[in-house]
Amino acid sequence: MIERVFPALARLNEEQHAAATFEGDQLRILAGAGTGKTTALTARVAWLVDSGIQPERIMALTFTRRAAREMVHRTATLLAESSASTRSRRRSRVLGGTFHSVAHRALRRHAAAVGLPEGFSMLDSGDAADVVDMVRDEHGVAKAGRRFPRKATLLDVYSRAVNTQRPLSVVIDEVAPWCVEHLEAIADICRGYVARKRLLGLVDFDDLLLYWRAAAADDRLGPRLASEIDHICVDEYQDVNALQVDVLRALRRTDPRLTVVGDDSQAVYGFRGASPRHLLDIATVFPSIATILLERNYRSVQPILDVANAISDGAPEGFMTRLHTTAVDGARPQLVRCGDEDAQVDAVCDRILAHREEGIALREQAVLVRAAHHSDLLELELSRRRIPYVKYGGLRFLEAAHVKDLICLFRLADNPRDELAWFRLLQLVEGVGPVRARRAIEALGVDQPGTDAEILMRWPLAAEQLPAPSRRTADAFIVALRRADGESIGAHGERLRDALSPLIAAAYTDASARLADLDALTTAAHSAIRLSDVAADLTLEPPSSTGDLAGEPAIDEDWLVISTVHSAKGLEWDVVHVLNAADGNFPSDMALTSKEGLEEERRLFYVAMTRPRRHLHVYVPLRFHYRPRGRDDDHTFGQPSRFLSEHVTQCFDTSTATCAESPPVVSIDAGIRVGVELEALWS
DNA sequence: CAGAGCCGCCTTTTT
DNA sequence: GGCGGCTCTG
Repeated sequence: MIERVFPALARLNEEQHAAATFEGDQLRILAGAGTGKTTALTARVAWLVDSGIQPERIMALTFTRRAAREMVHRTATLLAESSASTRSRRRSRVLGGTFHSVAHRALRRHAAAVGLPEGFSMLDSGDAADVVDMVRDEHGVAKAGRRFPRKATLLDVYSRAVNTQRPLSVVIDEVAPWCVEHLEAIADICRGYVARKRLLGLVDFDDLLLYWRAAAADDRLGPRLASEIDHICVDEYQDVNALQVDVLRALRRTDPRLTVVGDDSQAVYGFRGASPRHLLDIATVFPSIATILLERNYRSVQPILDVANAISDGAPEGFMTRLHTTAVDGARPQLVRCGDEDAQVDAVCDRILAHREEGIALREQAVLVRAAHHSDLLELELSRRRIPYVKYGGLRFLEAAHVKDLICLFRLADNPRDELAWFRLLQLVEGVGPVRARRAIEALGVDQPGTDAEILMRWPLAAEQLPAPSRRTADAFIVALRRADGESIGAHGERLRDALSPLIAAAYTDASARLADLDALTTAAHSAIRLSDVAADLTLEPPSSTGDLAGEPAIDEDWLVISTVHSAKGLEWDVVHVLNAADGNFPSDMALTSKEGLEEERRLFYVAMTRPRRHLHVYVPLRFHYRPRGRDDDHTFGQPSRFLSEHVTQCFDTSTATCAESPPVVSIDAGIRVGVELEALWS
């Protein structure tokens, strides 16, 4: 019996079991929140492995990093479990990750074949905006004196056009109609942006997918890539965009085997060009695909599902799935009206600690917010009460200036054409500003034909553009950039760090913490194949704190989770606190310009409501400060979220939180995690 | 020309 | 509060 070999299968219900052991080539699993999507998908991976496919020939893809991590982790656990009970199969993992990280791995192996330099530079969104801005400046649009879209807007329309595979004019009509008069100029800038990246060996997030698709569609390379994979699994398929569908189609053109899982009522990445239509209409791309529905919820007690279903009732077209469970008993969700944001913060902390007294650990509780900054006040109070927490979606390690500096050095070591990195690096030198940096880069000729080595040989010319006292420092960087014969990657990384360290030490009073960050980065270089990989990995998978980079600090420590709703998708906790359920915050007023925007907010609200297993608390502050951190007392009155209709509110017990005078400072366990304290450091 | 300092603007979600 | 763009000074 296969169940004896696979305990995982025995734990599944009938539908999940049918999905996991489906014998056909192509399967779509449509499943509501908490119905065991990932369980079914990971069980399917285990089943595929048992039926003879090697794990590393199964590709597991998702859109978000957290979902990818979850999936990779769960399949690894399951495979370890099954290999322990069967023959001693060698430990191996599925080929998994986000679309972007898997694309990156493929491109590093086949860079030359798709026309990329070996050590291409990976741009984060800030870098990409800077490249757009360079092109924008060259077009002289600012001089025209007329209002012209800013770099962020330009990058947004460019990215949307690429990801939805629709013409720029259509995208602009839809998301930035006020830019229509500049269509021609914007198109020029997009072309210039593409050309510039190509010339300098730069790759942005969207390029990862574009090049991957090109590789998969190529007559020579495509079959090779396809032949390395027996089965592709895609989780959160409602979040894929047209470009990602293209990639899948190209990878599956000879071997059809594919499993996708998704829930149209949790589609919340429209702003990235995703559309739930790809899930619902998948048969237009993969005509022979079969469908299995999962509707029984295993996560939440019925009173919580009642809220979810009531929200679904409010959607103009309703959601496809209606959730039900056999766990009919349970606490009614709590709707907590708060006088203002301070009262909200107190109410949240009090309830968190009360649940903890009941025996629900902090790590079984989460605070969810629509926008990352919504938790700012709460974080202050948590620190004051010494309640440890980890925040997902806050300030990133990568955004700290000194980290970015070393990353740029790592990028330059492999790609001397990286104009962006040069521009940043040169300005680190005292006496060098934007003008001299630009002249030096001009002298290097990063955009001239020829070999990479020739660029560094032109350095003496570039140095002439710098004031004499600056040259020594700059020269030291150039020396460090050259990798010595037979030198290891780790040793090279150390020399680059040593070149940068004195500048960091001189520039900051808190230099020791920053130098420690550089050490952590350098350590990562020791196990890398290229320094540009270290840079790219950090861009694709930024750690949420220094602690993460150095390794998990204290494993048995208990901490609360704070997360954006977007990052919380696919996850669950015993207790969930949802903050700022007020109109303008949730739904965000930024999204209210279109009907689609509002519906996406509704699905996001639905995602938030379906995260808890046992306890749901929704907080509605009615009075807001205009400026969240402002010292003044300017405030405005808000309305409860429009999603909290009469029909929905009936599913809650409503209470009003009174403003506590001065809540006692309750100190628990160990101190705050490192990431928390670092936030202040990087301000 | 670099760099300090000031003013006004904005402020979502992720790879 | 924070950032980008601007002006003023050395």
